[in-house]
Amino acid sequence: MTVATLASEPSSRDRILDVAEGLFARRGYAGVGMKEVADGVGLGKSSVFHHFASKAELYSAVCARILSTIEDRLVRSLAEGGAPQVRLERLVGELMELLAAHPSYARLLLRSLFEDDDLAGDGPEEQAAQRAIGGIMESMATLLKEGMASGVFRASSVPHVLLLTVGQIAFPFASGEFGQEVLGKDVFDPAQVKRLKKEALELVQFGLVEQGRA
Amino acid sequence: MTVATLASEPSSRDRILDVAEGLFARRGYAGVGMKEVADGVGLGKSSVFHHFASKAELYSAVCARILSTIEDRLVRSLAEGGAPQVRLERLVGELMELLAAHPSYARLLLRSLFEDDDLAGDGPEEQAAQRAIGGIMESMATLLKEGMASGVFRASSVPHVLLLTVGQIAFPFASGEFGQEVLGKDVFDPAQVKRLKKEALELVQFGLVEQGRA
DNA sequence: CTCCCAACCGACCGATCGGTCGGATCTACT
DNA sequence: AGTAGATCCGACCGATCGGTCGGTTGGGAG
Repeated sequence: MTVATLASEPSSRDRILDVAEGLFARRGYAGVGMKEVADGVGLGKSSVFHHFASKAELYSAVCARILSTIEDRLVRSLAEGGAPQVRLERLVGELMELLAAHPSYARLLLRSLFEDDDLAGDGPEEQAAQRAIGGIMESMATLLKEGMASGVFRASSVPHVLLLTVGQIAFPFASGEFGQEVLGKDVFDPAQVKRLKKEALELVQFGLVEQGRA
Repeated sequence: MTVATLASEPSSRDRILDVAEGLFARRGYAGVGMKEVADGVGLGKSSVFHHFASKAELYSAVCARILSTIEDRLVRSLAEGGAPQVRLERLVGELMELLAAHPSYARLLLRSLFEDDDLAGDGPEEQAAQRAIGGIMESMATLLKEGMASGVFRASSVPHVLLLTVGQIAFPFASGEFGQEVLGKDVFDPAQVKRLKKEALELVQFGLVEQGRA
């Protein structure tokens, strides 16, 4: 175990995670070679295997780190309290800001959902990741249920709305060149992020049609 | 050139496309080997290379076939006419039904957007795919603009809303096991599709909050 | 000084990758 | 019968894959 790593330059392990995160996001699990990761960090391939026993373990560690970051931010946001609508808007806003601040996040996470084997392993990292994702979905579901119970949200199927909304929030930041083409500007440009947030919040509040009620 | 393929069993080329579509959707471009495709069809690897010059060309052909199918359905839907709100609802409904009827579509297309090199080639298939995707986005953007101009849709930024909405519609059908876990049932089960459609349409109409207007 | 151990490396392993090549088989047309 | 073209195959190619192994550093503890 390393002594403390006192706020100075990051350890090799962290630098490996950083490089792997970017590569996995851009090319997917199968598209990245351990040699590539090692070169990106400036180490030999066997040195990477010294820190992570296998490619799958490295991938799990990358996912787990992202998911725990998101979960932290999310529970902190929800803990601030307020009416359901306030909490929802804060949550959506902060989630989008987080995804915008880390361009790898949305892409990597959506990609990981698409792997059919998923995080099928049973290592501690996989378990941590599963727990984090469970916590994230659970707390969002609870918020929606509360809002519906108190009548401030339309009555609807929580799981279905959850699935739809997750896609709405995460997709733009994972869409890469496609998103850039649609917007005409970089999706991660602060002005675009701000606009995306505004439109998403209004979509949640009003929908697309002027003056609700059929 | 084959004579006619008169509605009987599909040609080897089509069977290769079918198998490759499923595999690329489940494991991504880099995660699929040509041997795997060949085995799935029941051919030798070199026979697959007889029909498609390279793996990249096969991938492009798969994408192009899907995109042209979607574009066809979409322009036919829009051509039926009606008020903007009617056209929008019909479009969203048909799009979701199409994605639901072909479980590979959403996953493969979202995955293809995540590849950083995208469909960078300049073969005829790539061009057809690019044209199809352009047509799809263009026609949806036009519909939104018309609705806003006539006041039935809230005034908002068309490109941003487009990006958000595409994610909302496509993600559930790409989310695989994750979606199944959230819903508790298979995403492609007809009852779930119906519910997903209903919730998506209501989200578009009313948003999440009861009785619009802040 | 010695011993230890984490960190690191180059060389190597069997397997698989995308792709090529020469030839076999079949059908259709002359 | 002869031939052209489409389809298919087994064997093979160099490169790269994830992963292993033996060994070399270098700093901290005894």
